[in-house]
Amino acid sequence: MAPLVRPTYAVIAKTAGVSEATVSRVLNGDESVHPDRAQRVRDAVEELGYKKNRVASALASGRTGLIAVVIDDDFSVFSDPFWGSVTSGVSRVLQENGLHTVLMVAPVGALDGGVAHYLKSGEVDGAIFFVLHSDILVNHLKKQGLPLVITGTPHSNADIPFVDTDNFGGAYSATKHLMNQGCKKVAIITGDIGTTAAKQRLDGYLQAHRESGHLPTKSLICEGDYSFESGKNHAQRLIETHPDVDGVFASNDLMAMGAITVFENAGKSVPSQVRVVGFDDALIAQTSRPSLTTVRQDVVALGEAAGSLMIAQLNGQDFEPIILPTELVIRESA
Amino acid sequence: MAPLVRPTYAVIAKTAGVSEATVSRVLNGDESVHPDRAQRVRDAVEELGYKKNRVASALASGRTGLIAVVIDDDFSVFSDPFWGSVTSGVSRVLQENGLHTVLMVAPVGALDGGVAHYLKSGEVDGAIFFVLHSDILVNHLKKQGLPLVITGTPHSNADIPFVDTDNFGGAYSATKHLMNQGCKKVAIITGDIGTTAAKQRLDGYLQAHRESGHLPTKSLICEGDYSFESGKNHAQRLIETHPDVDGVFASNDLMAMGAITVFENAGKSVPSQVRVVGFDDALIAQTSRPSLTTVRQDVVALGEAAGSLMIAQLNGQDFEPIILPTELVIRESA
DNA sequence: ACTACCCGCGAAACCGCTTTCACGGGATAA
DNA sequence: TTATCCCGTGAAAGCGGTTTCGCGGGTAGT
Repeated sequence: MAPLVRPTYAVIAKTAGVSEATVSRVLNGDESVHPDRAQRVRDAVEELGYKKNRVASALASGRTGLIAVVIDDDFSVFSDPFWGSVTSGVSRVLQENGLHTVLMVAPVGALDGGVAHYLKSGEVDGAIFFVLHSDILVNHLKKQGLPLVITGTPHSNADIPFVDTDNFGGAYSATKHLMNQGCKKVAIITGDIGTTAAKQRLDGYLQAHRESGHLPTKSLICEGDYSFESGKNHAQRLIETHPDVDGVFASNDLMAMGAITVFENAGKSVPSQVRVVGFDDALIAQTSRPSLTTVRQDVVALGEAAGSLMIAQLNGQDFEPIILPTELVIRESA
Repeated sequence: MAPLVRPTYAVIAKTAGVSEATVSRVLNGDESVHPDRAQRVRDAVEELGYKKNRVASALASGRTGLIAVVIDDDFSVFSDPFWGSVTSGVSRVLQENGLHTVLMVAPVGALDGGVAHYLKSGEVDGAIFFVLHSDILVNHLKKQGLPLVITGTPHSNADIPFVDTDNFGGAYSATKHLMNQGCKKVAIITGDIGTTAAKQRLDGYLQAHRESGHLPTKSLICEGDYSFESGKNHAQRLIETHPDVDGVFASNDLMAMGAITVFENAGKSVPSQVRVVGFDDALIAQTSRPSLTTVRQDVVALGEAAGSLMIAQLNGQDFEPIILPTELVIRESA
């Protein structure tokens, strides 16, 4: 059926009776070829079942059609469905634009690690970073002219195109919601405070308090790390230090679940005695009992936005940072 | 710091005082170069900060160092942390072997779709398939000589290297466990029966019954689709048609959670009145209340096995299908 | 001492596509 | 009519490595 050795331009050119240059023009959408000859080329391509060799094409043109998605961490991060969804969004947008996604999961740290090496080897046309722990590599690559997008707000350099969720706004409305429900003493369990997202969510929580006129005690601010365990630990601590806590905003759903587990086990029923709000609207928010009131962020959209920003850059179009809105999803826990 | 235009073999060769052929030999580990000259080359590489252009290398050698990971479905599948973890495993193994992962998520269906096109364009050295709905494309690619690995048991052709979890054994031990706990009437909620995994799990369930001497009524076998909703729906139906059901084996944790939710809401407490066992040992199995007794499959190991099988093929080594063992994790629900 | 090998190494072809450059001829302007 | 442009097109020079082929000299065999 399909020939064992794939045909090349030479073959197409010969059967179509044109030069290789013309074949290239037709296949790359150059309008300047006479319609008749163009059609002859397309016929030949069809007849021979020709598929362009992307590697040769990449070498000659300098464009590989590959975009790296870099997760600056160990592999555990990727087990979080969050990044799977974001990756889906990125991948879909890129695919629609004829690009492909190269996945790299590794601690990025240095400028000379494997990831850095690869990104500089000319094999990708751009890179999208998730979970960035430092801006060093990014700034370095930017200087080399590699198109970049990062998800999450950058630590330092505002010059890098980024997409992010409205962490501040989401946290603000979550906290506000708890207060509106009558909570007098609202604690927060933050995410890994080394991430900008965790800081922004903390700010939103503080802002809501500021507006209400009384700032929370320092001990109501619990520094978690996004893990189920840290949600449990901090809830336990809160029960001991602040028995009258009646509201908790957790920086993600997993910690919220951890907290709820501890509260319920301690005889504090949710939401009648303690109200809990999470962040993300992950699957567990819907499946848990009680179901979780949470701040939804559209993770697939986040990925799509990152992909679009990359496309825009590659096309030399204008672009600016994208901040996606959040939505408070009210369920049973608050 | 780093030069703006990256050096090529020509430059390395000149500064090292050797030919480009020798540079290539050194950089590809050819032993036949005199140690002194080899060292000169390495020095030049170091001094000039040389990074090999992988695209040019790929064109000349025919090897791109890229392995496609194909998820034959829409993007929703990838939001399941299951595949994220498998992908992690694959990616790690490949990275250790100097290869990179190209992620493709799309319905594969036809032989002439975008995915098929890409896989045939010579840009990848091999392909690993997840969630295969048909063997057509795979058989086609195999004929073209592309190294392949599929996760899950193939539908037809046993000739394709694959990795899978011991679905049969896992389901068997889950069902056996329920019986040992005293359950007299054990139902199953299967996964999408179009998948081989769902069939194998059903077989394991049936085998346990066969050995116990009484086969389950047909109506105890509920055909689900791995979704939370289908777990809920079938549990509801079971409550109505078989009020005396005292054990349920669900083909994944999500459906198990759905079933538990319905049972508890209906006043049937888990595990005292109905025992429920899931499959996967996903995160929710640990975080739910009651925590879920389930069949653990090591998904990262699954990915690693797939990666290893690919490496073995590329190296021309022997290989055979890998079946990974499962482990029953006993928690509160059964 | 002479032929037969072997080994390290460089010249050059090659991988398949892109892109520059210049040419021939028809159209337009003077 | 002649000079000037413009346009479609092909020849050919890359892109940056890899690999074959054969040369020169040293070693071994007789």
